[in-house]
Amino acid sequence: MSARLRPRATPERAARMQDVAQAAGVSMVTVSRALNEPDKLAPATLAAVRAAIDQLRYVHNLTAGSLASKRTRIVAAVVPTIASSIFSDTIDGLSKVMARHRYQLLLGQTQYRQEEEAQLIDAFLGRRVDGVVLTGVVHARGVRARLQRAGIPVVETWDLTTRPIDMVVGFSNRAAGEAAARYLAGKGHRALAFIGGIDERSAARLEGFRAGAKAAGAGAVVDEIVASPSAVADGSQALLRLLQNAPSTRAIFCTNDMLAAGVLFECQRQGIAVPQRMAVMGFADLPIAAGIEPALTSVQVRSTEMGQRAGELLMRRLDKQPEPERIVDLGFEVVERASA
Amino acid sequence: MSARLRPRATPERAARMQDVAQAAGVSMVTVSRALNEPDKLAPATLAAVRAAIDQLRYVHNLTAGSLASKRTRIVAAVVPTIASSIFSDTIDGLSKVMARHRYQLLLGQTQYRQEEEAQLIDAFLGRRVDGVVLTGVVHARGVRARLQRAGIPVVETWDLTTRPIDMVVGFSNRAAGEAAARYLAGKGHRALAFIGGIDERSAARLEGFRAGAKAAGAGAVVDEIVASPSAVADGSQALLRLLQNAPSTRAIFCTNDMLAAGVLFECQRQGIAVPQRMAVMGFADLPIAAGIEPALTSVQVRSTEMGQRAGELLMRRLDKQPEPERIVDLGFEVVERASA
DNA sequence: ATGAAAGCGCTAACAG
DNA sequence: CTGTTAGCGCTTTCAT
Repeated sequence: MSARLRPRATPERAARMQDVAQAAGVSMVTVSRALNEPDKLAPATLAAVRAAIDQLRYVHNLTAGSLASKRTRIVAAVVPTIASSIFSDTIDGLSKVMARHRYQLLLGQTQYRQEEEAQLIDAFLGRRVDGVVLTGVVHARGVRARLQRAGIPVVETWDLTTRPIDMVVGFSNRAAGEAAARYLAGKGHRALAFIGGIDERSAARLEGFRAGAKAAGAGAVVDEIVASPSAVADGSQALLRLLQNAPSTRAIFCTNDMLAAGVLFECQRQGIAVPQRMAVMGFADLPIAAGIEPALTSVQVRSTEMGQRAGELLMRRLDKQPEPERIVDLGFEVVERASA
Repeated sequence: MSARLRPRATPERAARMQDVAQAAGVSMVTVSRALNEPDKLAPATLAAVRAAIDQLRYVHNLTAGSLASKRTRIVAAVVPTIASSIFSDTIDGLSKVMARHRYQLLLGQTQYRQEEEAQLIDAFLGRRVDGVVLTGVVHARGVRARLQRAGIPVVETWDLTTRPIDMVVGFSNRAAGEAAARYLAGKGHRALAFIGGIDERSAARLEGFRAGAKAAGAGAVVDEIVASPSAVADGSQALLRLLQNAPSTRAIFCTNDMLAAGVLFECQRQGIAVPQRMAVMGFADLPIAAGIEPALTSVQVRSTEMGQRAGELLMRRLDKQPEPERIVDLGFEVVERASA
């Protein structure tokens, strides 16, 4: 009845690799090779396969491929929030390196919660990602062990440790905070304040800032902790609180340039002269730091490069190239501008 | 020799579902159900399976699951660049909705190039993603057909069209540009300028801006196109060029608040009074718009909500709930502040 | 509420 | 340069 010479099983069933092989007059392996290692085929064979693929509108099924090959060509990245240019720059750098190597990026946000991070990582491991990029070096218990057991490359970022899960690329937040304090103290300021976030990296900067202030003989450091360390509005509000709680403050180190921008704007509204009556220093050296009026003194940290380097470390391991270094210190640099 | 009562096949071979089933004294199907639909199991059975999973440190292999079930629980999103808070806010909203539904996010950047977009989409379709979120409504040829053939839900964002690939959630960039022109003209300005980017959405805003200017009887619109529409520095430079090429300009509409911020900073440096000598208007209403001095008049567009709505449309379709609407107009709103 | 059988669509290893 | 064989680890029916 519906028997034909070329039986079309179901009308419009999506083409599989076997269909392509048949149409091109080759075996499935050859089609697989045309897709994965085209260089290893005779030009004519390759052309025939490609023609069949186009004609049948074949879409290579990477899910099946991943199951068979045990490689997904997916890397997972976990950040506290993507809605902060600090982390989105890192993801940008990572993503570009991965794209060059034909890897795809699975992205997760923790909202600064360790428990979220742990769950995301479990889900990603279930997905059999080929590598993982994390933010920070402090994680929920069990995370380190599960990642190591998975046997895949892992890069921690945005901080440094002598004992990474696998690899780490970043800079010392503590040292950066210390440098900020020394810089401000070096400008003659003694009444220092810190505006920061709730995360471990901000805490490390505060710790360093306190140590630096002490070493430089400055006074005790007042701190204000905000919920959204990359929100301009939170900077403005934190300044207002600071003016209440510690009116003698003469210099402020903010854990993020956006926060510092909020402080600058509020100073302008309050008629507080910067840097004369109040020195303001930011962190990260986002583009806005150089653009704002007065230009913002900041601690530069190369967010984009951090992502790139993380990607390169991962790719090198995945391509089974010689073992890359496990600890990459990108450093930081105090960039002096008008605000402090 | 190495024969034991509980033969451990290969030393340390990762546990598979079959191992868990055996340890728990049930069949594989039951383990699968414990993982995917725990409610359908007797509590005691579930507990036994979970104990076995913990004991064996079993990690569910979603790659194999996806192949068998033909569902990946992955959604792909494609943005021009993630390093612009405009798009990262949208991804943030999307990501949060997806996380609630236990979907994962595969992310790609096009760098504003259609050809990149087409390649990313092909790669994502190969990965058998369950849904796709795109930026804009203009795509390389063939993209529409391939997405429709894939038979998965697709949401286009950041613009509007009467003929979406599948669904669209956004606002009219043309109408937004027009509204900006009317607003500035309404303030008595006749010499208008536009600073924008190379993408279609910015072009639509310019088109609307021109039409609005004409309708309101303002003069011809001068335009400056920059490469990085979210860079503060590009705004500053564009202003300098504008002052050269069209010194009579009295009002500027920028396609992005970061660009507008750059213009404001440069005005301050040049001693140009805003809004008295130059009115400046931004786009997107990023947090910086309200914080900056003078506060920036902008067109608000709800980037985060765009991502959320896109996610909800997708999830509703994937959960086989009643068909959602295909066209969602989120609108926009001119927010009047000090700068214009 | 649980199980048996039958694939999902592809790649690895080896052979020629 | 190309092909054969044998899975990869899970979920789906359809039973019971």
